[in-house]
Formats: sequence, C-alpha cells, structure tokens
Amino acid sequence: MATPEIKSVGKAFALLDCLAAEDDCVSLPSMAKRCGLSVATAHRLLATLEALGAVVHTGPGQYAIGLRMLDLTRRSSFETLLASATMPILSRITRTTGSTAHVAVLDSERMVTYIARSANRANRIPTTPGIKLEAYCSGLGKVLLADLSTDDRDTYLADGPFPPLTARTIITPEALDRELAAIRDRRFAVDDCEMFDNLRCVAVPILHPDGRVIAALSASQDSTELSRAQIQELVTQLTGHAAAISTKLFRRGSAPRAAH
Amino acid sequence: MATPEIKSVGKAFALLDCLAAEDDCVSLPSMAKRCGLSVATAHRLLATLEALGAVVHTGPGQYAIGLRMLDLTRRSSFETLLASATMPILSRITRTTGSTAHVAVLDSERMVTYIARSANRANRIPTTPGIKLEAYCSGLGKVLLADLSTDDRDTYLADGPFPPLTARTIITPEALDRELAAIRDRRFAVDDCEMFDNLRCVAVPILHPDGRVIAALSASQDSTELSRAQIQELVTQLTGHAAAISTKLFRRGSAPRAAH
DNA sequence: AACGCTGATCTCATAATCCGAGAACGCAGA
DNA sequence: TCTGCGTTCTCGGATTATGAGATCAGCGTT
Repeated sequence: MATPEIKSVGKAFALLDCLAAEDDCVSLPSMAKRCGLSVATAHRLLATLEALGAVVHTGPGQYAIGLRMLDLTRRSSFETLLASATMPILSRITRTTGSTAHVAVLDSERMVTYIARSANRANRIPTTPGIKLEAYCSGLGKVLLADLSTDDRDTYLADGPFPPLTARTIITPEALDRELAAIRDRRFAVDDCEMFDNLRCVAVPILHPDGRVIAALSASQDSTELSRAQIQELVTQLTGHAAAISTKLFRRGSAPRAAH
Repeated sequence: MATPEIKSVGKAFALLDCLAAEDDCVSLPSMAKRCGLSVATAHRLLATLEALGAVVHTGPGQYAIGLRMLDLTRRSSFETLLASATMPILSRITRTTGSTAHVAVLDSERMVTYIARSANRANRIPTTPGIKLEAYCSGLGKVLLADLSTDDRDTYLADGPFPPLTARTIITPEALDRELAAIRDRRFAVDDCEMFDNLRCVAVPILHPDGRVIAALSASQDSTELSRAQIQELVTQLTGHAAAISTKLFRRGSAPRAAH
C-alpha cells in the first residue's frame, strides 16, 4: 500500500485554501461546511493553526492567513522552485542524450529568462541562471512566444527588429508568425542553427494544468551530433520530462471529502 | 481544558520551517532529527505535504517549499494582515475613548504609510488606507522615526526640510533629534497640535518580538477633548492594545519536542 | 562486480490521538 | 429581554498516527 496520508494535515490545508480564496474573511461554520468538516474539527484545526501563527483570528467571523505563512515563503519564488524541481531532470537529459539542457521562462519584456541548465562537455552556450536573451531566435524563446495571446504576439512581432545571428535566423515578422503557428500546432520548436552556427536545439512547453505555457524545456546539441532524423525521438523524451515537471509542480491532492 | 492542538499539523509546520530555513534543500533524515521526529513520521508527513503540493521532492536529499504555499500567500502581505488584525482593535479604541485610531508603517522613503483607521464622528484627519504622509510632524511618524538606526536617523534629519504645519510643529533637526530620543526613552510619542491646530495625538510602537518597531498605533482627539492630563491614561491603554496586536501577529507555538 | 553508504519506503501491532453531536457560552442587535 | 450567530468545550469510542527496523534503490568506491 502507498504511504498513508496524514488526514489532519490535508484538512488544515483545505481550511487555509478557504482563507486564501477571494473572500478575505470567513466565519468558522462557513469554512467548516465548505471543507466538509464538523464545526468542532474545524475549530480545533483553526485553533492549532492560530497557535502556530499560520492563521490569525481577527474577530468574530474573521480569520485570515497569518504571518507564519508569509515567513515560510519569504525565500521562495516560482523561479527558484522551478530551478530546483527541474535540475535533476536536466541532469538526466544531459546524461542520457548528451545534450545541454535548459529551462526558461518569458519575462514581461518578452525576453527569455534562463532558470537552470545542465551543460554537456562541448557546451558553447553562454547561459547562466538569471540571464536574459532574445526570444525570436531560440527554441525556448519560440515555444514561449507561441503561447502569447494574439494581441501580445502581434505587438511583439511589430516591435522587432530581429537581427540575424546566423544565416538561418528567422528575421521577418511574417516568417516568425508562421513559425509560431507551426509550433503551436506540433507542440514543440526546433532551432536549426538559428542562434549559433552548427547548434541545433529542440524545445517543448511546460504546461500549467489549465493549458497555459508557463516555461519551456530544451535540449541543444552540435548539429554534427544531432541529425534532423533524431529530432523526433528527442522531442518525445523531452515531452515526457516536461509532463513530469508539470505534475511535480502542480500536484494537488486534496479533494474535500463530502460529508453525508 | 483549552482546545487540544492537532499535533500532526504542528509537526508538518516544523518540517516546513526546516525547508524555509536558509539551507535550500535538506534530506529527510536530517529534517527528522532537527524536528525531533522519527524518520517514518517525517516521511509520512512529507509525503502528505507533497501530495498537497506544499512540498516538492526534487531528488534524493532534496525537498523544497512547493507552489501551493506560494498560492496560499499570493493575496496576502504584511500590510493587509496588519490591517485586518488591527481593525477590530481600532474600533474598540474609538468606542471606548472617542478617539480616531490609526495604524501605520514607515516606507523606504521615510514616509508614513497609513494601514488602517477607525474614525470618530468629529474626525478631521484626511487619512485613507495606503495614503502616505510626512513623518516628522505626527505621533505615528515620530514613533516610527525614533527606531531608525543612528545612520538612517541622521540621514533623515539631514535631508529635511521640515516645514511648519502649525505653530507647534517641530522644524529644526536638532529639536526633532531630541524629541526622538525622548520618545525612545518613554516608549510613546505625543503630537501636541503639531500637524493640525487643536488636534492632539498619542502614538505607541507595535513591536516585533525581537524589539524592533514594525508599526505604530495612535489615537487622536480634538485638544478640547483630550487634556494633557488624560494623555498618560490613554498611553497605558494604547500600550496594552499594541502588545495584544504584537502577540496576535507573532504568536508561534511549536516547540519541537525533543525525542528521548 | 561486489561493497558500503545514504536516503527513501514499507510493515504491523500498539496506543495515542482525533472525532463529532450537542450543550453552553459570549456578544450584539432587535 | 429575547434571539441569532459564532465560538468554545465535553467525553467516550474508534479511527488514526506512531516508530523500530527491515527492505529497497541509487551511486560512488574499492
């Protein structure tokens, strides 16, 4: 049998969810009902959470998330979490395929922010965590751009320019727009020596459960070591890893038990 | 007997504390030891937290705070928490003393940011939540300035100027420095019609358990209704309320049980 | 290739912990 | 004073958590 779950902890988080939901302050009985708990149990749990500083009881019918919760997340951010969650997987990709692997997100300026990487021996890509590079010319960037809203994408394409970094760089807004549509269609991007000569790269999206692209995962290799024929297999592998990352990040097991 | 605490929840938070502590990733056995838990128990709790998304197991010896924790605190901030925790107390102050009551913090520009207020009927003070006013001329501001480090205080005093808002406003850096020293000494500030004519105000610090001043609490009244003789009694009341707020915010009951 | 290490996972009987209905309480407004 | 709402408490019964140790899995070493 799988490891049994501590039910009290799940209930405590159900209550915390209620408090974090839009309505700022809720009463104990209403939270109890929403979480399928008896009033007595909800009270005990809230009293415990309050003693721990995770919840503050500010008055009748008023509970709120406490300072302790803020302290616990003070050193965390989506980026650092993504980095630590993906590092082991990046290492495995490098080990099994010989590629340099990257994870990146798109910032508000439409630049690609590199979150983490695992380099192979022949790595030539000058990425360090936190560095920002142009989006239009890399596999990661194109995957991330492909999921922009139509408006945002049009703005990006109109803003240009897209200077050529190699002979194969996509440099016209029209061609880039077609490329992004193709990427949305097949759910992965290929950078065929568009950023560096002789460097091929495959990138796939990392998805939020709601379908949004929240990050991208890529594997790069010298074009002498990654033939076009091998690309599809690499895509399959990366897609699996991307799904694993998504699962790891968003796993959420707390179906509120409906009381009789 | 007082409400019994759900022990599992306390243990879960002890583990979360380990993860939030400086060292980013720790192994299960080391966390178990640090929290005084058996390996089996720690494992069960971590598995539960992982299923809830509160913790991510990124690899052997690597656990980290999960996305769920970020989601729970997304809508919270110290300021909103302070506001909801103090509102009921501000109301009570207004009810029992007839004063207008305020809570405020100092921002990075040394301006007083008003967090919450409860106005009496004759209120003339134009404060709304989030508004920022000068610090040198109010009770709240002076309490907050008094706790600046010597360097920061000197910088503030040197930066000036301090334009007079009434005939009693403290306008020279020397006098303000002396006033702040006196406030540190007696642990409360009085604004004797320094900001508005005929408006007296008493302010006390709200303290972090480590002694730092993190916010201030004030009560203001028309000088015809608050004689200088009544000030000391008001201070006593406010001090009690400030201590109650501090307790409410920082309560922390999770002594890790030392295993035999 | 077998070894030893570290960390993670599982098993199971024991007993400690948690549960829930309902009653009582405190407070505020009608 | 009465009513309503939200909170707090009580207590026996049983679900639930506990912990030592065996097992498993991965990795770097001898």
